[in-house]
Amino acid sequence: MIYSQHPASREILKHVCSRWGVLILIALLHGKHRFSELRNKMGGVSEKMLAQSLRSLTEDGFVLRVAYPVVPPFVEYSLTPLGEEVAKRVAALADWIETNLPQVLEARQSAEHAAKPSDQKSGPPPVSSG
Amino acid sequence: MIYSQHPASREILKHVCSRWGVLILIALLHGKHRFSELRNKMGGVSEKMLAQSLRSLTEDGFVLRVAYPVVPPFVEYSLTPLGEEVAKRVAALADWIETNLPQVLEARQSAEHAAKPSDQKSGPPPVSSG
DNA sequence: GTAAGTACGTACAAATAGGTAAGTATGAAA
DNA sequence: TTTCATACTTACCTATTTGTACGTACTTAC
Repeated sequence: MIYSQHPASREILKHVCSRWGVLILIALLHGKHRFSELRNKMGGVSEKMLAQSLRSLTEDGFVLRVAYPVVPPFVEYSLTPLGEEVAKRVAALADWIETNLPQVLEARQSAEHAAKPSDQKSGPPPVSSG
Repeated sequence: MIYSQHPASREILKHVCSRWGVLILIALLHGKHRFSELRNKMGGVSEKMLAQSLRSLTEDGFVLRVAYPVVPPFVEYSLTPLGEEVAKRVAALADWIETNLPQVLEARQSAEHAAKPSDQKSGPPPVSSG
């Protein structure tokens, strides 16, 4: 069907499939989180990347940002209805990968000593003459 | 639950969510393709990236590569059973994004003149004292 | 005055993804 | 001999992404 379609589609896919985008969506599937909670929960995010990913997802309408006028700052992030939909699909993909990780690892093992792209399979050629 | 788990999970997710990985998987959901067919179908892929993405997916056990010993070369790519599973989930995500593209675009419009991260919402603070 | 705590922004550097153009191997066709 | 076609590989370069480190605003605690 669609092999590229709207360039915006790729952009959105990038946001939700990005290194931290996936983690944010999955985390928010479990309920609202504040900035620091997300930062602590997801090991290894820099504040810069967390803020940036959060902003993309918010602009795409997937995440709702609510800031309270207190000090020190208190900001809550949650999924919008639209965001829940994508998050579920992203989570489904991520979960599948995790579940089937052993099979992929096994496939990689086999690939190590298997036929390389330069090798060729013996068998009948699909075309005899042009 | 899992916010990073195995580093290999992220790697696999990268492969299937990469710019060309998605397109390859979706294309192969419609049946086997040879290298040049994929290149022509997906506008804008460089041969380098196509080969590289194909190799990653093949190593992960998602794509089956069959090369016939003819000249000029004839190589067919198809999905393995494992590959069909991921492909379906990736396609589900991609399709959803495409379908809901108008809503995302609308959300972005609203975001343009909406509250910026520095703005704050008026309302009761969730905490009064530590 | 200084430090702490929170949610960011920003400048700079490093890493990675991606593109371009060319080369390789092979045998048939011209 | 040169050309063509296919499925790649390689070298080189650019663009995008991500990380590091520091700065900011504001108020309470010391």
